[in-house]
Amino acid sequence: MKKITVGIVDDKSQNRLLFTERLNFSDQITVVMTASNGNDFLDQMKKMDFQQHPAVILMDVEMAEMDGIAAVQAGKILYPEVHFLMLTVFDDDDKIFEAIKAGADGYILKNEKASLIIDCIVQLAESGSAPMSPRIARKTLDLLMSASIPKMEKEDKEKHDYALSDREMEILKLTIDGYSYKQIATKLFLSSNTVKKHLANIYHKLHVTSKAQAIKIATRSKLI
Amino acid sequence: MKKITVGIVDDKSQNRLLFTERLNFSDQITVVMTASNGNDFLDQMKKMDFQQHPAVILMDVEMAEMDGIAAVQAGKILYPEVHFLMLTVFDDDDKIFEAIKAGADGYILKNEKASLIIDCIVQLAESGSAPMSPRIARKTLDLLMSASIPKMEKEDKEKHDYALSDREMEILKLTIDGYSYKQIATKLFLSSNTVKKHLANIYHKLHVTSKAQAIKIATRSKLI
DNA sequence: ACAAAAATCACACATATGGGCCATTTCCTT
DNA sequence: AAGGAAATGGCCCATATGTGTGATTTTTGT
Repeated sequence: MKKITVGIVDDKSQNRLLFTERLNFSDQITVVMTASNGNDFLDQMKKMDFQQHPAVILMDVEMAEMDGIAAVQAGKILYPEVHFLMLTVFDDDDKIFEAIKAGADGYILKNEKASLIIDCIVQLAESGSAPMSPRIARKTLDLLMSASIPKMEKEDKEKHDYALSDREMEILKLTIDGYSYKQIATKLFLSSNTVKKHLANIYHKLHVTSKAQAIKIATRSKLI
Repeated sequence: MKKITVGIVDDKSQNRLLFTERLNFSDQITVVMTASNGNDFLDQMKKMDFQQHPAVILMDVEMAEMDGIAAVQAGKILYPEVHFLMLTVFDDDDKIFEAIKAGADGYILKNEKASLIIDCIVQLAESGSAPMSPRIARKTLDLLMSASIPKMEKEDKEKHDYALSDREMEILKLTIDGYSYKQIATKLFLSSNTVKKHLANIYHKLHVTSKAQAIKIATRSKLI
């Protein structure tokens, strides 16, 4: 029985290793390619012949250079037979739909259990059906029938560990409350350089590049 | 029958005139003083003798120089017999409680009907009871018993006309979505200077000085 | 006790942002 | 037709912000 060939596109080498390891753990899957961004991915695909092409690409959404959305957009046109599974830390509404529009076949959260991710890949490779994280599925439904649903909170906030430390959380909150570096520094008896540093770290973790974006992500995914 | 003496503190001369006019319309009230900020107000009070002091001060919350909260804090200590009625465009939770803590006697929204504002002043001067805009009263209750109440939407969005134009609204929304000047400019086929200009106008109207603050106000008061 | 993770801060550089001032052009409204 | 918002946008300037690099100090986990 043939293994499912998979490609991983992520700008963090650590993530590439992590996923490669986790996926190779399954005997149904073999990782045959990794790329560090959209350009790198397209380059590699070009240099391969069709038989080598991975059946499924795990594509990180947030990347520098060429992000996942753009990469899928190009990739789907060039290689329509390849399945693209978007990976993201967040369930950002906009991104989800941009990705779907761009031709992504599925959309799952990075911090989903490895077994679930493997299931999605297998399912995608075999039946071509669109796998989705439950939370994402829910969101798309909500948005489609945009009829407000009471809520869902409760069991939903299991904590998605975006790995923000307590200190980072504290500073993020103050930022959301509209305070500047200096104001936060004064409030917490820190150097504004430190606040700046924490914010920089937070941005990396949240895959954003400005206060406004961080606020959006933080509130939208209610990790505030 | 003696008229109720009133002082108006607001940094916009237009507002001072508007309120003076609206209040003098009532034969129970006479505006005896206006100040353009907290400092100005305290200065004028100092130069007056107790008999002249207005019975009620309408204090704008958002002001440059010395804001309404600080002014009340000082004013209440120096002149405990004077009633302070906070006026604000927004029902910002934080501000409400800061004001209450600072010693404000009441808290109403600027865009309340003139007759209601007059009622509040009279009530405050005669019974000393704390007048509040219905929306604000509701908010304080919500916060105090912080037991979630289903909602209230529906009839609540009469539109608080913060006088943001359609264009400003559009740009504010994009800003909240995390876009920079340039990105918004590109998206709307404008010069980034124009976007900047609109944002500047928005900031003035919302009494804020940064994106983060604007986002806070806009979302908190759900005019998004 | 040792290694890893978190928190602290400095410095440098490029860009974004916020403010003020001013000018032109629509587009309404009276 | 005149007056007044709204929208557009240019310019200057000071400050805030975002990014990178590097370093020291706590904390924490084992």
